[in-house]
Amino acid sequence: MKQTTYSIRDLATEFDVTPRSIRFYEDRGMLSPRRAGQQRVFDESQRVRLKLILRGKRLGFSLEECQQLINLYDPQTGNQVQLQSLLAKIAERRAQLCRQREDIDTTLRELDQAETRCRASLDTRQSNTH
Amino acid sequence: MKQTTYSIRDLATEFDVTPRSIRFYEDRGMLSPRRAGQQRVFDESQRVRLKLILRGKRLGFSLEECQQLINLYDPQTGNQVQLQSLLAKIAERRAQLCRQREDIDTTLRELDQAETRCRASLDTRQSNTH
DNA sequence: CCTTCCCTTTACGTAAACGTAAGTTGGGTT
DNA sequence: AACCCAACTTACGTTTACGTAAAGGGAAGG
Repeated sequence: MKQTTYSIRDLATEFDVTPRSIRFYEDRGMLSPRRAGQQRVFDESQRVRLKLILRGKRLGFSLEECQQLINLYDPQTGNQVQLQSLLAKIAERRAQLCRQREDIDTTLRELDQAETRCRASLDTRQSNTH
Repeated sequence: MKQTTYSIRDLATEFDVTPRSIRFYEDRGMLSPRRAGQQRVFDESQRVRLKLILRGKRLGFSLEECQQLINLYDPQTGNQVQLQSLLAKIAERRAQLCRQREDIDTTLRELDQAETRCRASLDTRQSNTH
């Protein structure tokens, strides 16, 4: 079994973030790498967590919300009430994400129109200056 | 022609933001409502601008980026170079938005899986406790 | 052994996006 | 006229998400 591990620099480079950010996420309890002496050692699961954090960030979630999103993925064996509220949170997130998709689609359409106008303007200039 | 106008409270209520935020956007030059004495008076175009700002925010853009996005929509009659760079910016935004869409789709799929596991856990409990 | 790196911790600094309090103004009501 | 309410300005406070400087540890190379 090959135990792939990563240094803080490895992950920082791979995901294009600063080591400072990664340490900050650890401070917040969002990551918990092993240690080799003082040095942080990240395994694959920690790498995935970081990946999820950054994906959440790209979607405009705060770190707090990213945390919640990630928590949805490992079903901490809670009681029924917790599972029910978990389902509710999932539904909520889903609604939020669907809304974002619509926002994106709307924006993409508007960008299309903007590009069309832009190209039209370029064409006009070309035929005028010639 | 009916000239619909809005007070700051109207817009704040409609979009569920505070008047403070709206004033802040004006301070940043993102909105420029008319004035009736001291009072701000927003017309439809200003309302749309606010809408665009908030949509940008939902997508995780900074106000700076929201500004840029909105600027893409009114083609300031610039020269060819400006239009070219505008097209480049549009392409860039489009790429970013497409990436976000993929992020969302991925996250939605993972939420599906989380929900499935969650329901399975609930089912197990039900048949066990009975 | 000395220098060079990269890692580490600690701690103060900062930009963005408002929140909030304090005091003012102006229009409508009783 | 007195009062209320909402909007206004000014200005300082706050939270989030890091940036950055300072000071030190350890291993690798010359």
